This record gives sequence, structure tokens and C-alpha cells, in this order.
Amino acid sequence: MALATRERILEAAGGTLSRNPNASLDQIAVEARVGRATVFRHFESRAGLLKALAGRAIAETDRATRLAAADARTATDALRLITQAVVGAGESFRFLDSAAELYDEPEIVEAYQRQMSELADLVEATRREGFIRPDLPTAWVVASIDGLIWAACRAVGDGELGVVQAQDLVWETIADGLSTEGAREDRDAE
Amino acid sequence: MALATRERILEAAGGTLSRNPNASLDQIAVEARVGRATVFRHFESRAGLLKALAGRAIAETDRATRLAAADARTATDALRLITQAVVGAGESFRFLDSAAELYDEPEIVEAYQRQMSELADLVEATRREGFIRPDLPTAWVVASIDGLIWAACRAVGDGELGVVQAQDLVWETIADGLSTEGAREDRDAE
DNA sequence: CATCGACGAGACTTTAGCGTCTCATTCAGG
DNA sequence: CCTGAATGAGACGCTAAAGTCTCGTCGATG
Repeated sequence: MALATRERILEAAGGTLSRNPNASLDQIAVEARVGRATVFRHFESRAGLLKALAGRAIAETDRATRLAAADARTATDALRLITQAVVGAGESFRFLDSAAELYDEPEIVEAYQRQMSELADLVEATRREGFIRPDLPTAWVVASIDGLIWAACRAVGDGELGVVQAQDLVWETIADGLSTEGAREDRDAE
Repeated sequence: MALATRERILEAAGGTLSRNPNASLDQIAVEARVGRATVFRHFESRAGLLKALAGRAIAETDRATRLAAADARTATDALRLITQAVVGAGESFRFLDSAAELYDEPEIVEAYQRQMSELADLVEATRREGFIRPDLPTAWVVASIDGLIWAACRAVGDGELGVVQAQDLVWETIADGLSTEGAREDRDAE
């Protein structure tokens, strides 16, 4: 039971915080159908809960990265798998909008920077495969991917797109952009 | 003087809140080199300050939209001008990360939805000009543009890119995506 | 010089939310 | 049936921050 309760609290916290970034522990406890005291039995403090939640998101991303590295034959394919995995797990990340406090947690900040740096390395690798345009700064490529993933998660959360649809669209947009000016001319030979 | 003070408070609030989404009125007052009481002389409450700040951002966007409509010969060009104007004014928008409270302000929500709907209309217009790929849902196009603008503002704020550079990259990415797969073959005739 | 409005400083009250603690209840295992 | 661990309910104290109020100062204006 203990584990189930802890999990239920984390789940509720993720959901509630993604809807209302400043939700109180009261609201989270209610959402989790749990007494507020129980939240403190499982987590040291509000910061501890946030930290656990962030740790979960980081672990999930790491897992997706490992799977992608195992399955993909090219860096480009790995980038695609990771991107789509993160969009799929988007609900686990939306709470981060609110989590300015997490910038005070060295562990979390470090893990986040590590993942960003891994992403940058992966982007470099895809660049060597000829996937990424050589004239784009890596910082911008990483930022764009981040922004598009965020947009996709938002669109899914708002019910504007389905998860699978969003996963496909993110990758298409990364690869080809939004305009007809290039990609589609290749494909459709207009 | 009254106007200058009010403006200084708004400026400080935008800056402080973009760095720390949960900044107190104390911090904002200090940043504005103003007594905390003076903040209340100019704004009814914290919510009032936030609302004024949001109103400012909305007005700035409307202004950019009007200018773009006046200057641009095509919808595509208008979309470019608006996108780049918003990136240029990005500092006025970053505080919105923190402003979950604003969802309770009908005026602001309505104005935001109106702007999003105007953007959607503009996207439709560029689609008729053959700019946007016909197979992409408008909701996704709007969301992507939003995401890329957000990414650009973040990159500028973090010092990773210059403003002009970010403005160009956003538009390039919207138009051509990140990959070599289409656009660059057109341009460089590889 | 007198006046008046804007301001800074800071005391004060109130409220929301965090974190602690206690106690009764429930439920599973022996 | 007995025991102990996990929980729910809720009281309690504490702090940060919002919002109010007063008073003294400064500076522009007549």
C-alpha cells in the first residue's frame, strides 16, 4: 500500500500542478484522495515532493534515451525516438512550468544540464549524418526541439491533437518546417 | 513623475518576474527603486499589476500586428513581421510563464484568445498563398509558431543568441525546418 | 515662502499555506 | 482475536507575503 500511496500522490501532484502551477499541498492531497499529513509521511516537504517529481521525469527521459540508443541505427533515428518518447510522456513534464523552485536543487539542475548536453551531442551527431543544416547553431537546434516538444505537449494537453498525431507532427516539423518551400517540393515534385 | 514611476514599476516587474516567477512585491519594489507602498498607489493589488503587465504585452502585440498588416504585401510577409516583432519584444512576454493567475482575468483571457484566433486566421491566409503545407492542422501550425517564438525568447534571454539572429532563425525554422532534407537542396542546389 | 502632491519608510493586520503533532480508525498478518 | 503499521482528520504554531495606514520628506509650482 505504501508504494501505491506514494505513487498516487506523485501522479496527483503532476496532474494538479500542470493545471495550476501554484497548487497547494491541500489541493494535491485532495486530488490524490489522501490526507495532507500523508503527503508529509512520504515526502520531506513540498520541495521534496517537487524534487521527486522532477527526478521521475528525468529518469523517464533517461530511460527513453537508453531505449532509443539501443534501437536506433542512426543518430537521426535516435533523435526521432527520443523526441517522440518525450512528447508521449509529456504529461510528466508539464508541471515543470511551475517549478522555478527546482533551480535551487543542484541535483536536478545538474541532471537537466546533463540531458541538455546529451541532446546537444546527439544533435551534433545527426549533423554529421547530414540531417541538421550546417548553418544552424546547435544552441538554436536544441532550443527549437525543446520548443516544439513543449508546443506538442501543450496541444495534446489542450485536446487539440492526439498523442500519436503530435508525435508525428513534431518530427515532421523538425525535419521539414512548416512551409511548402522545400520538403514538399521534394516529395510531391510540384 | 507619476507616469515615469508607474512605468518603472512595470518594467521592474517584467524583469523580476521573468527571472523569478514567484517574486514578491517587495523584490519588485526594490528592483524598481521604489517603496512598496508606491506599488499599491499605482496598482490596486498584485493581480492588478499582473493584469496591467499582461495588458501591455497584449497592446504591444496588437501594435506589431497592425504595423505588419500595414507594411506587408502578403500574408506570409505579415506572419514573418509579426513573428519577428514578438521575438524582438520577447522580454515583455517572459513574465507570462509565471502568470497562471491571469487565467482568472476574463479580459486578459479573451484578448489572448482573440490574438490566437487572429494568428490562426493569418496562418490560414498564408496557407492560401501556398506558404503553409496543406497537410498540417492549423492548430499545430499555431502551436509550433508559439513554441518556436518561446524558444527564441528563451535563447535570447539566456544569452545564447542575439535578438536579430534569433528573429532570423525562428523564421528560417518555421519556413524550412531544421533539416537539410528540403529547403537547403533548393537553395544550394546540392 | 507656502502649498500640495508624490514618495519612502516602516508599523500593523490578515491570510494562506507549510510543517508538526496527536489521536482514532482501519486493515492485514499471525 | 491481537497487534502494529499506514492512514485520515484535524488542531496548532509559524512564516512569508499581501494589503492598509500613518507620518515625515522632497520637490515642483504658484
